Amino acid sequence: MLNQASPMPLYQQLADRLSAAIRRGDYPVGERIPSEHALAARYRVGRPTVRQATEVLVRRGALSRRRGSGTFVTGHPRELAAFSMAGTAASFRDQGLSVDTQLLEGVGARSVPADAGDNPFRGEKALFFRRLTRTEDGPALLEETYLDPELFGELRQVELDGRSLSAAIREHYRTEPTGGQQLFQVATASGARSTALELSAGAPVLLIRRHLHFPHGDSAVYSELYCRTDRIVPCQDLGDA
Amino acid sequence: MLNQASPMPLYQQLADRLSAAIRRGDYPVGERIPSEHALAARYRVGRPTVRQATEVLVRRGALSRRRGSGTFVTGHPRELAAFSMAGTAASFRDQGLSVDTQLLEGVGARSVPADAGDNPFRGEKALFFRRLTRTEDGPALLEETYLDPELFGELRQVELDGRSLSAAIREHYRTEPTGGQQLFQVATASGARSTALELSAGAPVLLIRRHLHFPHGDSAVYSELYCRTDRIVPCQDLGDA
DNA sequence: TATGTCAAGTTGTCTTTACAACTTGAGAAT
DNA sequence: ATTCTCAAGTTGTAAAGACAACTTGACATA
Repeated sequence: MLNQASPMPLYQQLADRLSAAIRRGDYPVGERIPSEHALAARYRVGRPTVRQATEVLVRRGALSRRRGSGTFVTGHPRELAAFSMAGTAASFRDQGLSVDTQLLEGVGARSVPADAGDNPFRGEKALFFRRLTRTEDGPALLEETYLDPELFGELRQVELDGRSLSAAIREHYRTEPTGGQQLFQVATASGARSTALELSAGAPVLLIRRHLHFPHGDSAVYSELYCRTDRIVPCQDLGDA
Repeated sequence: MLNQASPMPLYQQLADRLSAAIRRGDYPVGERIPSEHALAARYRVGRPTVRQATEVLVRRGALSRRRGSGTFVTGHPRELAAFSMAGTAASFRDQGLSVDTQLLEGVGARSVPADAGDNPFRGEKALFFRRLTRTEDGPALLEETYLDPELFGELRQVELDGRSLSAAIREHYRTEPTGGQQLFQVATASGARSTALELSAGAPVLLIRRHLHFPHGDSAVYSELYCRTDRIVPCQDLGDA
């Protein structure tokens, strides 16, 4: 069943299999999946390998173990790793989640209305782009980002599709954010945004407003992230070392 | 070195040892810790047990593995993030309003249902209390917190009204959270909760699920924060410094 | 019927062993 | 002096086995 010769570890392959099976509904929500012993026998691997595989899904929130009883499908939406400053796409990949980010609107100039709430570029011009992230279940995250045109003007010609904004900035400008801030609130999706997220108008979404500060300009990057938390759950690790 | 007879797993004990050693500075930031083989020999345990222990710290962000090279102590603790989880009131940006926190239900024992989603105490008993934070406009934040009864049993008699939980724990137990995680989700307020927040049933709220890890127990504190983001907006500073 | 006991099944923990993939630095070769 | 090769050390993955702790349901008993 599993490819022993593949460079992808067996436990990863198995985790993918199980994840797919859960999505297909082979293992319904709330039900028990086969025991570790049974899975080990079926896929011809050791029990530790099975545990390593289910561990991935437990951490992701898809499975839940009950000692003495079994391992169950939780039906929780998958959780995303740290919304750190590293970049949205990067934190997806790290979790092994297959998500796909697509550029809806390339980097271009835009005049920001003067009444645009928290937007640090309100009443001015800014660079703007829009990205959409999908899970297997459908669109999950709409990202609208504003950039300081004086600092990041050259990004206009940069490929952003499938790569992190932070990475692009780091490579082109050799600078990194010095800090930032995130605000979380419940908002209602407007017309264009609800369409992109396949939501009915007026449905609540999680709105994350993110300010990033750079050495040469506070709030040089501002993003609004509209998130369907039934598909993707933003997750933050709280520090200490 | 480790207590084989203890009910606490060896890998947890070892993780605590390593964590303490890092905090003490025995293993300086950026430096390598002893190899897994060396640790296994020193503590008289198998290498998988060592890996299980370091795995805890890697996930917590305290350690970082480099294949072929070693396991290293990562960057210094992010004090800011640590403090943003210290007190609820402190971590919310003051929008020019005075806030007031009131204890709705004092610390008491409670059986957590087995199907209580992400709650680490599901199917067990936990200490529980409930607080409500108000702005001038009305209730804004409902906080339901579960505590490990074995670790924090004495908090039953402690004054929590108007003071931070973290402060109470720090003073009584001389321990601090080693890390944690926050998940942000849009949820709908149920009966009792919508009443407390003066919302109509089914109105969307921001649900923050917060796990706090302590040296002697992961997820020893778990909170669900139901937030009216029209009155108060949770805010987090993004580290670096 | 109601209750208690027990056996079977399940996950939790741990050991020992083995090999693969990668990094680093020492030393040889140029 | 510079470059290359390689051995040693490190983490990554995996196996098979063992026992402990816990849950559940069947069964015997009252």
